[in-house]
Amino acid sequence: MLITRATEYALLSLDYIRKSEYPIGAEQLSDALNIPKSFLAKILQNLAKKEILISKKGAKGGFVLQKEIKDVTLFDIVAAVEGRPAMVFDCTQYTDTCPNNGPKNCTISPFLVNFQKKIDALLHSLSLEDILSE
Amino acid sequence: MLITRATEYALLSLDYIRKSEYPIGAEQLSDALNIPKSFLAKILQNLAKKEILISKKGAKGGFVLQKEIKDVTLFDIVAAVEGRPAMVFDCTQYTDTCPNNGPKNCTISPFLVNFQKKIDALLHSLSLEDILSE
DNA sequence: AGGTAATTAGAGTAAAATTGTCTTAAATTT
DNA sequence: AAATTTAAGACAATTTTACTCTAATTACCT
Repeated sequence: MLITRATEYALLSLDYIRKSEYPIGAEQLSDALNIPKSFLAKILQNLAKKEILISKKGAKGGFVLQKEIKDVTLFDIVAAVEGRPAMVFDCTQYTDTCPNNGPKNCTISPFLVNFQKKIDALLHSLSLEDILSE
Repeated sequence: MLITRATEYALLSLDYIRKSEYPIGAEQLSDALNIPKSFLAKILQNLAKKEILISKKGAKGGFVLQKEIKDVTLFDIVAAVEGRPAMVFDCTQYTDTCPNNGPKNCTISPFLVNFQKKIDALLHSLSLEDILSE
């Protein structure tokens, strides 16, 4: 699975948030979208850290979009929420048990790199505006 | 991660097997590529079940390609090894906890479907021949 | 025909990633 | 000051991935 449930929640949240004039709290979002509150809070925090959302503390606080939806890419959303970009296959984390001792003499490395580039390009080319209807 | 270690092993194995005139046993492959033998055996079994490899039992047995490398697609390899095609995100397995109660009124479903189609097309368009050098 | 080299099948285990919870602290508004 | 809301971090549950083991079966080879 290229993306996780956290990213699904993020996208649904962003769609909800963008339709509101006022900040939306984590609890309100959790109720509206039926997403576990604490889990969702973590996701929103990550989006705020990566400058996709603005978070406002205190009463009447909540989350607001920091940019226009045409200026937020899927790539950035996934990277923010999952802590790293969407990966086809990350062999670098298996360096110790790699049959080829690294990508130098790996038969499939060129394919993997190429595939990854296509995914990256696609995610970079798509904005929130592109994927959200209306 | 779109694909798993099993698919990495499968691709490396297929590259090794295609270079041999004779059947390659699971143990020999395991030694040559430094892949856990029992795990590899399962992977080879799956490739055999899906008619990508021919398996020959008994002494001097092992695995041989069933088709020419130009006729084996990445799509089929991944599906065979992982038991299902490579998925961007499979929300169908979360039907009970879906915020939208299914894809009908899901905001991001069109994007997901579209993205998935691109992945499928890419994997269908690539053969073993395309990704293996020489 | 018998021995052996191999795959097949299936249950089971271990480790890692994902998903989710809880509690406490910090900030903001009223 | 009180109420509300995010922030942070540790922790627990669940699921997936990665891998193992044992026993059975099949087929080659002498």
